[in-house]
Amino acid sequence: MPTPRPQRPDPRANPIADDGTEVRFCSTCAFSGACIDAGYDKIALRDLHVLVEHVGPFRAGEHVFRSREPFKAIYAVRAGLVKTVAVDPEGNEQVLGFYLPGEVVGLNAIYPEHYPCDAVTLETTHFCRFSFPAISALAARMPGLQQQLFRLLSKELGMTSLLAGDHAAEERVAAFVTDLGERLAAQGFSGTRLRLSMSRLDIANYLRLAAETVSRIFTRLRDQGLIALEGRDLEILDPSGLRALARNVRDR
Amino acid sequence: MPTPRPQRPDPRANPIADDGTEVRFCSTCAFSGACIDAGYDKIALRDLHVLVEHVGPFRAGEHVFRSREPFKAIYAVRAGLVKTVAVDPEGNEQVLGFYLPGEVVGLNAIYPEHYPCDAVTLETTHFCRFSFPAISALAARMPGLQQQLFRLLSKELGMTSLLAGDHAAEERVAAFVTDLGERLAAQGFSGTRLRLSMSRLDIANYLRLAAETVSRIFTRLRDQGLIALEGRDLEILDPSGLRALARNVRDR
DNA sequence: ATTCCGTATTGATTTCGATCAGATCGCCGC
DNA sequence: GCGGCGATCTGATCGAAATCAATACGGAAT
Repeated sequence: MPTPRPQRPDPRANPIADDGTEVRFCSTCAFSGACIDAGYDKIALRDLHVLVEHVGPFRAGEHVFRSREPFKAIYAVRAGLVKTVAVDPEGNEQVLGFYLPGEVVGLNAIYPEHYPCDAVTLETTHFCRFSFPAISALAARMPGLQQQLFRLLSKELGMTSLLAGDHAAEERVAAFVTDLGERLAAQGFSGTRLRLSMSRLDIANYLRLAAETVSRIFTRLRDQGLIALEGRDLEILDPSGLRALARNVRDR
Repeated sequence: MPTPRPQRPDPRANPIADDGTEVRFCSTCAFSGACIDAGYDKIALRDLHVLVEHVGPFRAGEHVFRSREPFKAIYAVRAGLVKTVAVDPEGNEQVLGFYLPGEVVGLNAIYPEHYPCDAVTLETTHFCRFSFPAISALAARMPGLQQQLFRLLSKELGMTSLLAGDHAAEERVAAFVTDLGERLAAQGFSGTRLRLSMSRLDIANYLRLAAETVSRIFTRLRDQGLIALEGRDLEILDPSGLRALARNVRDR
């Protein structure tokens, strides 16, 4: 039951005009599999496109949503980079994850019905926003979409176990870099030349290490010739060597 | 397209006759919310009951499924206790979680389409087995069931972040005990008197600690009067005191 | 009851990463 | 260019938990 929206305009909710074609746009989207794949009637397909709301750009450091806000929507990253951060009562921050283009933020809010963490952009970022009631209603009529939602949720479950193990600092960092490269490659970007838009502190926090440790390990990996790193620009020089270091953390 | 099943009978797949009424049974099930809640036509409800397959009992130490097996079904624990364990190429085991009655195992297999871990019973355990293709097909016709599946997935996402943080050993153990108590209470069991059917080694592995550390911390908690512990029988004497220790790990 | 063996507890020492401290770098505004 | 400030890197020390080691417990089989 849609309620009339308050007339306070959200400056970030500007639809983007020059997106290229619908199809081109969809191809970079987390739901491309569901909506491009053949076999859907035009009505369902249009319903999916209609419920998408383009939001952004967010500048680096802006909040997409905040902890304890009521859960309304999930956000697919179209371009940019986001982190999710949980803050405990003492104010300690905990980075839960980084989200690249084609990935979806907010799925962990479905069960508690409010966002359990903040989502903060780390560079200029655009999203597709999907009202969750709307997309789950549509999913009941589009089996492919329902399946895609199940897969997204399950995929994220698998991601968390990456972090879960007790691994040496070097393994964690190697796994982090390898994972980022693979995820970027999966979205059609270079898997070997990439920019770490998050700060060393964010990386360290995410990996449960001290920033100093991350720094030391990056230099060690560079000295071993596995990576080239200048500031936040990273090149993976020896992917299989890195993966060898990371192997205990990944693969399963 | 169902294939004729080989005639090797699975001794564990015995339906249990004396379950009490259907309703009584369902009330302890992870899908009770979906199938007891009013408003469903009898046909859909019966479909849900029909696709349930009671499996068990498994004795302590048996495998419900193994890593790399093709994903066929999810398992709701009806009675007993299960752990999931990932094994890396070097053979290092990693306990991913413990599952109590009313909880569901196997959801992390949806995306990769094969089980990414082993599921091992820790005491005599009964399950309801749901073919995933069947239950997701049914979910398209039963919005409440679809919602329940989304919630289960999302809930499990939240659980993993419990472990994710870098916390002192004492906080982790306190959080572990508190969490178990609360989950048991949520299923109608005592939240203060419980049996740790898993070994200290399993607990330690799950918490990313050494077994010796877990042991030491249990004695420390006992000396502080927070718990009573004899072997694997645990009583939480001071729930709020424990929760205070755990507070950095939980809540969000 | 006795033996056996896996599980659990307790103690001694080591180690990896955290913390503390200082130096450098890089970017932005003036 | 200059100054300022946050981010990053490097070095020195510390500490919590891992590891090593030995003992105690408890249930099952004989």
